Amino acid sequence: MATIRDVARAAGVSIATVSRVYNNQTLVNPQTAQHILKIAGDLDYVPNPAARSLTTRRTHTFGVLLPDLFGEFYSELIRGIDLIAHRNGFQILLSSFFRNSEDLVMTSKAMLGRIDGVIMMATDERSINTAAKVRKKVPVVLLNPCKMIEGCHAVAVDNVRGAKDAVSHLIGLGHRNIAMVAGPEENIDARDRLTGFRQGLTEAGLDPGAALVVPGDFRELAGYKAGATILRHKPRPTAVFAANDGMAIGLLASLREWGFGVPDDIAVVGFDDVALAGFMNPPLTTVHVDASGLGGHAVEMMLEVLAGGADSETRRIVLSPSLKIRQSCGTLDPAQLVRRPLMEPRPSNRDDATPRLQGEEEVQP
Amino acid sequence: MATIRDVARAAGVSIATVSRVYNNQTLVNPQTAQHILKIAGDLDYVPNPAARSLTTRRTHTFGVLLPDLFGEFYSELIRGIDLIAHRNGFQILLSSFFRNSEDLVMTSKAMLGRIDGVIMMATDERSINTAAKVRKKVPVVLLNPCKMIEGCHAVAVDNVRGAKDAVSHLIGLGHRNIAMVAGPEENIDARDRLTGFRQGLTEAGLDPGAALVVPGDFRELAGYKAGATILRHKPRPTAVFAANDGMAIGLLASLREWGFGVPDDIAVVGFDDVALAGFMNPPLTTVHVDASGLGGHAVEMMLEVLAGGADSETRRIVLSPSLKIRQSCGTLDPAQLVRRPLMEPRPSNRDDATPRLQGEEEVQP
DNA sequence: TGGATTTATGAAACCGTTTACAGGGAACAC
DNA sequence: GTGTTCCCTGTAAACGGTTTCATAAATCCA
Repeated sequence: MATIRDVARAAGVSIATVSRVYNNQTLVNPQTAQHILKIAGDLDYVPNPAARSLTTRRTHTFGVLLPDLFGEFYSELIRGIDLIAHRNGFQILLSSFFRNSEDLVMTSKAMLGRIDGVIMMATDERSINTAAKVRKKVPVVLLNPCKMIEGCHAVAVDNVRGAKDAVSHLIGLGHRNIAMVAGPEENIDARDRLTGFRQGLTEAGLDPGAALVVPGDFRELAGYKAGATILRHKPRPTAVFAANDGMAIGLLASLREWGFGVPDDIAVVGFDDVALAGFMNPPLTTVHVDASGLGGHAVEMMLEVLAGGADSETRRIVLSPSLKIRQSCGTLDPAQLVRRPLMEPRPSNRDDATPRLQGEEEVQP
Repeated sequence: MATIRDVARAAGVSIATVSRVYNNQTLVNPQTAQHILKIAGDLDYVPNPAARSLTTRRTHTFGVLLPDLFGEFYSELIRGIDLIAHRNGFQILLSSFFRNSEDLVMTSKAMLGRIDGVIMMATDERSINTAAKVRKKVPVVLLNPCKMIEGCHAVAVDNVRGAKDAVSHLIGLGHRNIAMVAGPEENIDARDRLTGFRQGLTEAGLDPGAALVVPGDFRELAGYKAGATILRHKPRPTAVFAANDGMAIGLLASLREWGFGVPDDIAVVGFDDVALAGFMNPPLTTVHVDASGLGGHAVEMMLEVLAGGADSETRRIVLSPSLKIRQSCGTLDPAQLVRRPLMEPRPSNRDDATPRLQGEEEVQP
């Protein structure tokens, strides 16, 4: 590997001049610069980033810490981050901490010194604490934080609002008995969506305490399993709000197997608007979240912080999700819904199929 | 930020001793080590990675270069990489080069010096050339390379085999007129799947030249649009093989809108086996690819190379995908398929709906 | 008891940059 | 011709570690 010295020697100049060519073009005679660049090209010289950041204390890299990594949502998020970051000459150091808590601390420590800042999705209490620690060393931009930290900017999706909109829409269609498939309890997105769900009910004068809430974990299978629970519940809900699209899609599959039509028998609404949502059967009504924009905004904020120093006060951008009405929520008055008996599901060769309900003849609302 | 000197001073030892504590515990008296670690903890000292890698020439990081970043497949891939990397104390520097070609070169240059190696998905000619250049500087492990490069290990999915299996299965069910929705031409995965498709036909004595191949780009919408083309083709295919699940799912939606039943009117098979595949209507028969394992294997290879030096010869792991038979491929003899006329699609509020076919009365095979 | 060996530590060179400071020469004003 | 500027370039000191080599103290063995 050629070093700055090799280039300097070959070009017959000092290393300082070579360095200047790469940092402050204006300070060096255009002809000399040209010459040096030529030599450097021939030698395949690339300034050593480690040496560089040792003196400048800048790495042109930031860390991205995600609680998990699956499904379309995270692809999109990372895509948005990557796009804006590279457009500005930054690299991203990625890590997801789907392991234990010390792991997260370890990882963030390992990142320190390699990065100029951290973009972190801190959706639970533990990770917020870690974020606060990290903040002492480098700038931090939070994604959907479960609470704000002094000196951290944040960009968040208004989950409460999104969920409320979804529920309100269902109520507007005439639904009074709406169930929810919730996400992981410790996850703030999940909690906020549940809150929004309840607020929506309350605002319409319905009792949120009476509504069925089935726990879930954001995976398709959880939604699939929730189907049976929901259908057995009495009175049977006429609509279901799932905390994300994955679970909504799992739910759709389950309802279908039980012989229930969506939206004719039961309306379903999801959250996220993954690319596949519009291609479901029926096309899934869902709350559109601009995942890529979420990441992009975070990067822009980080760049601002890095450029402007610490003078700007803590800022928070809230992205408003928008309800994307497709067909799974229906347009019918649920009073007209066909009341059909609960039948055995059609046979399925789904590998991870849940145990079937046994000896259940008929379930009527 | 505390430096090694601060720790040394506070502990009353030389910096060499402190350094040794972090690198070669055995070389230093246990008591002294204990003491130093304590002081270091109090001072919140973390060795500066830049300085460290300046002398050691190791970064404990590797670059991951992906051609694109969307959908479940890439999430899973990155997840696999991340998991194994962190388990071995490595960080990952991520970049996708969905932009132009120089961009890729620039990015890989920017990575040089920050990484010990590169894991790169080089699915087209251009990126292979870049990979070859990168190889001159650091070890490279290729993911699904369109061709091998001297001195690069690789881990690949046997796309040809997977596609052939899918087609053979369809043929085994009695299908003789099978169409394909292909992926991007320059993409090797897409090309191999097409090759496998043709091989499967050839082996069964069918003419691959006669088969309808609709171009696509791996996105859902491409599959959706392909639906109309396929239905209009005469004789109308009784089965379709899509080069990935996204397109298969788009196709499913399109067929449904045109009033065609899957698998009763047309059988559909996808590729990838994304988490959602099993929850489609009907559950999607697809070729299962272990995306996370693909990434994990690549990391393990990289670690081996990094540990063992360049002594080991070029090695290539080929992962065999397996056909996951669900319901979209059906089990019927297609001779029994109902021949129904092509109707106007049901109204859809899909935002990005393609223009409808005009003035077409009926399409019979 | 003394030389050989082992163990624990320190001194200093080095990794490849950036940058403050200094200096040389040309252009300009007087 | 001298003093100022301005422009360009070089010298050398950081930056924060690792590692070779040297050395002092402790242990071993005869």
